[in-house]
Amino acid sequence: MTQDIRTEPAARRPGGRSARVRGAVLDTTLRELAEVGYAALSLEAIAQRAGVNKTTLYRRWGSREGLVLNAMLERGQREVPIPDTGSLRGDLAAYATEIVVASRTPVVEATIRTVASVGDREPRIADASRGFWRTRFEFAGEVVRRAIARGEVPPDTDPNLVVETVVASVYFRLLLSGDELDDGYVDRLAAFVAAGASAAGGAQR
Amino acid sequence: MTQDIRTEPAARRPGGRSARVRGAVLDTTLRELAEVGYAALSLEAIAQRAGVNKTTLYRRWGSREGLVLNAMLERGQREVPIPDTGSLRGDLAAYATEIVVASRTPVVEATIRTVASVGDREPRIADASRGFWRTRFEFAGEVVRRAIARGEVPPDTDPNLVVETVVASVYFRLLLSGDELDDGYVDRLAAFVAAGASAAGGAQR
DNA sequence: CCCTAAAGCAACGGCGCGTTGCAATAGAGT
DNA sequence: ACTCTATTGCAACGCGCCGTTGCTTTAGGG
Repeated sequence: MTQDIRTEPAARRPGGRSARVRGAVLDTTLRELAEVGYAALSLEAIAQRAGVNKTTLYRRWGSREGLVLNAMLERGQREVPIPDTGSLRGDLAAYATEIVVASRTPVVEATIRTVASVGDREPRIADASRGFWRTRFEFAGEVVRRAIARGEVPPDTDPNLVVETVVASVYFRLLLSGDELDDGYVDRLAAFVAAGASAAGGAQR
Repeated sequence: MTQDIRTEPAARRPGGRSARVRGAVLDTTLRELAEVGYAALSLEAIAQRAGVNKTTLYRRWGSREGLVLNAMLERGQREVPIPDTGSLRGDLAAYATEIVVASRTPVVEATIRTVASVGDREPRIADASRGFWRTRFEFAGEVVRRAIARGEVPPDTDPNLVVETVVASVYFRLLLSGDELDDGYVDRLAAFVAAGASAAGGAQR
């Protein structure tokens, strides 16, 4: 979401009705996505619920994918705070918990599932997701850099790998295995990954 | 896929036409799923390509979800061989590579994406996926048990956690971040997780 | 060689798709 | 206040797929 993915004509009349329509449509799109899922998403239903004509959707966003992408970009800027508990293990556990909580929000969950389902055939959506995770990992890498500064893990530790491993495990359970995402698991996961970082630095070659 | 998820009337005439129809439909379903994705899946198209009447699909499988589920169950029995390289790190790298290769098969990738996209609103599909991963992890845990036997990792190491962490990372890149899944990454991942197991045993408490 | 389970066939109303031509409206610039 | 034009609304279109129904045909198990 850092790079400028132009998917919508620049607003020449940014104020007033256009902006209202835009906001209503994007909000409604995410709500519908959360309620019925991407496979059953109906542009007619979105238009109706948003109090907008169907024609407007096609004229402004071109296609279902364009609309969904813009809705996700608009409302997907959620920043997740970087914890600072004093230990890598604690930070990873706290961060994982934040991810779990966020991923249980219907809109967030629907967004993730949509990306997973169309990531191979909608390059613009895949690109947006890639950018999103890239920046998110850059921020979250802070917990590893602090651990390095504390001497808790080797200086050649790869922050990305550490954070990615934690995040990946959470989403695997959410999307595929369906196993529980309780505090017990989060703690064990954080301990395990933190131990790996201490031992290997995540940059073994 | 171990437990008996009955989603289809028991075949009273298992030989001959019924079996042929069944096979053709399930094959075609997965092919279509791979080509157009779950969101655009058309039962009419499946029937036509399979040389079967549309009515048959609804009478036998009831709904789109039932059909997709059975297709996945039927053809999803893929066994992944458990590597034995002599070291946990080597085994995990080999296993991860197998997963990467398998996940690039169009049918397998389509299946995974389908599960991820409807896992929250199709309990039968979610259950099947859960069972699939449970048994797969049980088998793959062998690499960890051997590492324990070799004294490479602590005896209280949790085999599931170790294997799951590796698998999860692969699927995260495939489904969400889109980052590369080359040998370099697989090696770093395997080294990192193996180091975590050596240090923590994955069962910290 | 039967006879019945299973598959084929034809048609149904309904709905969402994506597009089109034209009318209404609202907001930005003067 | 007044344009004037970008934007939205509106109505209607053909199309394809949905999921179902009643009936006929067929094939394979006994």
